Amino acid sequence: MARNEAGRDQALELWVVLARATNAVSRHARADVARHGLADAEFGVLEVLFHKGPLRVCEAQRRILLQSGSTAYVVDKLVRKKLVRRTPNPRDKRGTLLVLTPRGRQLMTRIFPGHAEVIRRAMGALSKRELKRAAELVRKLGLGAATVPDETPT
Amino acid sequence: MARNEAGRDQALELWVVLARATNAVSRHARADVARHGLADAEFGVLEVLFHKGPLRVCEAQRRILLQSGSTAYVVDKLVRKKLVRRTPNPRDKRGTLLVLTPRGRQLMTRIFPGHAEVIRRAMGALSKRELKRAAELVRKLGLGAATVPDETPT
DNA sequence: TTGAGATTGCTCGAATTCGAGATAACTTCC
DNA sequence: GGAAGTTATCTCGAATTCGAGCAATCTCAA
Repeated sequence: MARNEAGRDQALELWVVLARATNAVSRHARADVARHGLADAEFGVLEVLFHKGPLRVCEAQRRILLQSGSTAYVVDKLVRKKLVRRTPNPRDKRGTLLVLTPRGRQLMTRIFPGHAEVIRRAMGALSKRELKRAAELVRKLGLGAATVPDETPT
Repeated sequence: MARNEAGRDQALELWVVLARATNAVSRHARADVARHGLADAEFGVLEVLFHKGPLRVCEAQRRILLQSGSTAYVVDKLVRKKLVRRTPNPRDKRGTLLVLTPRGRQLMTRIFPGHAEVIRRAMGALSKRELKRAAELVRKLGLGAATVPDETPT
């Protein structure tokens, strides 16, 4: 509660640089996937399917950090582009499965390595050791923030 | 170029946790300012004016990480709410100055401390020392990413 | 078995953001 | 002085995202 007069608030400080860094990196990512006619969120869905195999919509949703309405919109676009298919889930009739089409898999096989390289380059300011340490700290931060309950309204 | 087969790619790993953490914290921030009828970006503009005094639109824009069109939209809303005024800049007739109205200042005086507390709580998983270290690393990352040139298209 | 509550994924309207100009004003350099 | 380039801001249409609400399905305890 007591604010240190001198020196800025550590938490607020981190919040600012965090937002800035995420924004800066995301510009590179976005520009790269845009070269292949994909939006950020579209690439996100393709990537998770590419690496994890078929998933329910809600699982993909968790990874692209969008609300359900937006996710449906993104999946629709991928389906229209014939990169992804919706298939019924035998175990749970609610949970439609998303599956990469051969075309979608081909696309990812072709563009993912370059994309990874773009991210690596965007992160080039940090050494391997620093990347590791940063990931540890930021993961801890994120898990904590996801856990903290909403504050009681005034 | 040669990737380590075992072990995940450090840069991609950090990119994922970074996006997640930013999203998690931003949910808290958003929920808090929403309680006062403000959107994220609106609060961002008010905050920078609150702390830095009158600024040109482009300077505020840099801090809220939006494009110019979106910034104009946000400023318009604040003007309509009578929290901010646009005033001519004597030194540069292009660069309109944004100024907090008394009402805007009152609002920020009232809600900023609570907002800062929300952010602090969202970041509560990290110790003071960790916050500091994380901020150092993430700042370095962000500055680097902002500097890296766009890659040459294939 | 059944029914209350949770989960999943969708639709739909509104809000937000982008991105490409257009315009005006400033700067630089000849 | 002025042409050419840069910067600041806004407008406008399109794309994206949100968020609330709904229907179908599943879970679990009584």
